[in-house]
Amino acid sequence: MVNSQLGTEEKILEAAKKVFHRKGYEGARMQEIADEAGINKALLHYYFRSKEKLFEAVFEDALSGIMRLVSTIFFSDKPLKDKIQSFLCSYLNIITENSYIPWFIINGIYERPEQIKAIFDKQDINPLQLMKLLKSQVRKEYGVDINPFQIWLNVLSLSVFPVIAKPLVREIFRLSEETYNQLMEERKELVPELIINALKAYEKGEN
Amino acid sequence: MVNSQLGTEEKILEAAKKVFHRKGYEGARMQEIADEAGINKALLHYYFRSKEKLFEAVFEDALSGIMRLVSTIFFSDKPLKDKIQSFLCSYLNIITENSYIPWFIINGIYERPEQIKAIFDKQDINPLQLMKLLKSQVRKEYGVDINPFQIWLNVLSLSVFPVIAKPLVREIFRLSEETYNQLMEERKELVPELIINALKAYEKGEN
DNA sequence: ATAAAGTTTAACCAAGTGATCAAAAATACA
DNA sequence: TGTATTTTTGATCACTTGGTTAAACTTTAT
Repeated sequence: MVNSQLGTEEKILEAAKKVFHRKGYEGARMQEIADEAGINKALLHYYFRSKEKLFEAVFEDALSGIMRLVSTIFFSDKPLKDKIQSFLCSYLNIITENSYIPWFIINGIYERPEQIKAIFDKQDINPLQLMKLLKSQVRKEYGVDINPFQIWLNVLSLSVFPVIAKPLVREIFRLSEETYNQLMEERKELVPELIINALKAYEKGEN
Repeated sequence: MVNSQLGTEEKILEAAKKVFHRKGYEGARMQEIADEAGINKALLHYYFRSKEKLFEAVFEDALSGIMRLVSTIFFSDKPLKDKIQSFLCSYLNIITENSYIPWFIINGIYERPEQIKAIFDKQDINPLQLMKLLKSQVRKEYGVDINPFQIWLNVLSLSVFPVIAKPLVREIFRLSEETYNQLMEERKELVPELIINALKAYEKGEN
């Protein structure tokens, strides 16, 4: 149940987040959202015309959260290794409290490709700035010219996949929640080292 | 539409794969599977009692596919780098024709945790053998003692994430299908190097 | 106080869902 | 050939879904 001090609209949004994050669009039920918010189902349509619109609000919220984190960290003035370290640390910390969000975002484009594409179009995200920054920073700090897309995809893969695949990996390896979290803690150091070591190896290989 | 030469049961299974892989459990419609198989909807229940059972057959099929690939490659007698290279190459090649399977598997445990857990329990998968092998091979070839789970998670992350996040990444970076596939081709070399370079760096660090 | 506007509710609706079943069609068997 | 068995079909069921509506309640403003 959601905090009853909030206004109706906020209660709905919080409840919708809770349900959509865990169930996705198709799996979520308007009735469940209403129950979670402690209000009548018709109010969902009064404040947000349709399930689609409500979902859109929830998705945009999740998206803006991760975008803000990336921007804040990677457009700061720090060595690359520190940025990657900060990102991993912040990301994993945030995720421990909202562990379904990464799945929710990726699942979105599988469930509702057109809607999600429209959201991306509306928000005109520009990853090229980030790529440019990454490329120049790598060149400056490690003296090598590497496709920044691949570096970025590596960082994202090593950060996000272990979170998304957590339920599956835990089941296969029979790991407790605690054990898995401990392994994630280790990765806060391990992953930045992995990326940086690769860059250093390129550095030596080119000289 | 599915190959009409097959027997009814095979037609159903092929059609069910097609639909479940793309839509997941909740998104899939029995009617759509029947249409895809070119048969009457009641036959689905005649051959597979329920949607749940049909889904189970499809999931087990997908799971056994990836398990077989991993076993074949990693229990072979090759240097670690070759194994990783083989895995990436085979995996990415297989995936180009069934690009929805990785997400289907990961999504399964989000949609139907109890059922998927039961499937895993039934098939008693033993990842410890693989971990043991990995650990000893890394010690032999690089003279370092590293938690093989982390290495394995890195290989998986770098291989699987770019596939499951493909629709999202393509949208964000506005990449054509072709361009993205080209980048995946590059990764067949890039990822093994990344992992191996990290191991070499540990090797030097320990000496 | 009272009317107007905004908010909330219970009851209801049409559409779509997985599932069932009796009858028809096809096949196997004597 | 004729009968029993298996396979296939169309019709239908019970149920859930997102969404609507008219009436009731609450707040605001004069």
